[in-house]
Amino acid sequence: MESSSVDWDQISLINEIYQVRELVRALRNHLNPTSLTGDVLIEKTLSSLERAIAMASASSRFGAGEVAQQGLPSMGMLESPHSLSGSPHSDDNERGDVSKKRKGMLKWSEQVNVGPGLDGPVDDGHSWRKYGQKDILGAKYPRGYYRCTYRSVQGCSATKQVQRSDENPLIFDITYRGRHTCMQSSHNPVPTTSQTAQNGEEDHTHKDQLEQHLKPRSQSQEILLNFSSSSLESIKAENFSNVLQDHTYSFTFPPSGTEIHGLNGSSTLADPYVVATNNFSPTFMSPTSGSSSQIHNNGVGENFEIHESDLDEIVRVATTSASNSVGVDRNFAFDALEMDPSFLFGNDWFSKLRK
DNA sequence: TCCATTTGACCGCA
DNA sequence: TGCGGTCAAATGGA
Repeated sequence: MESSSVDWDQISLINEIYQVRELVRALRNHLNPTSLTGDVLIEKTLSSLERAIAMASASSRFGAGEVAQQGLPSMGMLESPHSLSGSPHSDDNERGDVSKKRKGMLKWSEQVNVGPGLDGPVDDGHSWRKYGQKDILGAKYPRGYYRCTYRSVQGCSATKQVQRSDENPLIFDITYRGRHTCMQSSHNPVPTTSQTAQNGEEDHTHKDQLEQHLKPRSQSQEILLNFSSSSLESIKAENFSNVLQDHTYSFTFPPSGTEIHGLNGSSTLADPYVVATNNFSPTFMSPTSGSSSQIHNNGVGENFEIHESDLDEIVRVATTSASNSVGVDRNFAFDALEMDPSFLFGNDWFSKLRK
């Protein structure tokens, strides 16, 4: 039982690495061919990835090639629940089915430790609209319910619940449900309500928003700052198979011009949705071994650390190469990797790249 | 006027 | 039947 979960983790892990490798290769194609520095860096990145694949494969009963061939299940299953069901407001008719759907929904939680100077949970790069708040039995603080701002427009079914921890008010338990099917205006996301304080925490809402707008730093900086302040972050996919099946490959990197810094410690990309569903780096810390226990920094194995350092290097190298290389627009960063949601890693184009 | 938040009410599940 | 999740009217700010 458990071992099969582990296997899935390993398969997933290896696939992650494969995909990062392919991304790097794709990135190389975008680089100016005359950029020797960039090329060297890319090669270095690729060799790191090869090592990572080898290491991961060694610890898995699946061979690397085996895993690569298996690929992730349902990579192409990019179905928006709403796009299939019609009008966004069809929820109203489906209300009776909501809970049924919810059961099978991708769900994961995350603990975010905000710094003392921050009043609310971090901005995760998505726009959320608060639609409810509820006092939870036994909880000191009320739980806030948020849904994607674009739900009504694009039928995005993503929701999240924000619950301030009883023990440590600086820690927010954020539970995400569903996936973003919206073409998130991540290019210019607005400060979200997720940054607002919970009730009983004075009215920081507008003060925070005001501060957000006044602060000179970009949102991406905000994201990085906030996440670097996270001492506890965990991803818990309660239904791992769903996580795999729900993999969506709409790359939603931080806004244009974003500089992705080295992932330090438990830092992840800003978007927890990206974390849990996009087959990019953060999934390295994704669902563990089928148990619902949370992954803490000190709870990961050596393999993870190895990969993490590799990943760190990858991101660092990728970003520096993108920003330093002659002929590469600094704004390229990872924005250029923003892909069409219909992009499939398993498609022909991608398989060709792999060769 | 538009949009986001608040909050009481409603609904379904366990 | 209680609780969690969602709805929708009311409210307030820009």
